[in-house]
Amino acid sequence: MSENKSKHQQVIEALAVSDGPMSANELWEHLRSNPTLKSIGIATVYRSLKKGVEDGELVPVELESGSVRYESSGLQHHHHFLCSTCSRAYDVEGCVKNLEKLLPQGFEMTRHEILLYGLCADCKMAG
Amino acid sequence: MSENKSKHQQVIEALAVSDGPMSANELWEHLRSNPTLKSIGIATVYRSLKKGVEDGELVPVELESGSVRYESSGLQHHHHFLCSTCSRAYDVEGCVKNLEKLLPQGFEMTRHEILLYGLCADCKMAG
DNA sequence: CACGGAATGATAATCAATTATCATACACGG
DNA sequence: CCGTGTATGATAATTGATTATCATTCCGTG
Repeated sequence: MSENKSKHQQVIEALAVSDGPMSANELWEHLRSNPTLKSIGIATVYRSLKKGVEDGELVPVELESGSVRYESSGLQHHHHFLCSTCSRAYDVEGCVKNLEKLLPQGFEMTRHEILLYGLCADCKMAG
Repeated sequence: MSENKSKHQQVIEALAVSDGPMSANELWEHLRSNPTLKSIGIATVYRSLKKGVEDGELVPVELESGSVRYESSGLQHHHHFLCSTCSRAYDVEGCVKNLEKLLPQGFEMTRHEILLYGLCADCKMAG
């Protein structure tokens, strides 16, 4: 047995320690910055994401048109912040009350997502 | 001067009276159900949406990956409900308090979006 | 060490959304 | 009615994301 982690495991783990969901491409660029993964192919990233979702380890998160991001399943309830400058998505803790008040008559709500937009700390600092 | 509305005007007006934002394709199908617009082409819909945004009459709304919806600009602050069955987006009135509490240290929020998911009244009834 | 299956990388193929093209149909001023 | 410029519809082309393909590399086993 190899003592090294498979690429697949590394994809899953990268998302486990990330501070927000990532798209296939974001993840690819992120992973390649790691010396041991310099040569990872985008196909492997897509394959791992697909398998991760099938295995229930990952959850797809759709925050925008154009790309699907992924995060570890089993994170506690949280929401997201989308930086208008760097386009990164960050997890934000907590929630708010009284969302049911918004629900129109006759509608049934099964879940919700709160999206905050603006500048992340890094971009604000850099700005 | 023709007493008839141009296709462009009709696209803008359809969104003005809609109960939620629509994608180019949704709008196209919706408009074609109107006898006077049976033959409208999808290109005209895209052109009108583009021009509407340029003119400031419309605003693009991204609620999912895969498609951009549009709504009239100047609507009062509101949020959206996305039906998991029919995929339609509906406007929902109102908002909630304490969203700032969610903001991580050092981040700056310029706007927010609340998305409710579930069954719309029609689909719930039909279901 | 040879073999067979799984993992991987490069890249071609696919798919949906959107944009570009182009010939036609209109609308209006002369 | 004629010419000109805009609006429109059909459809080809483009784009970005994702998936499929295929040859190669890995790994553990016999």
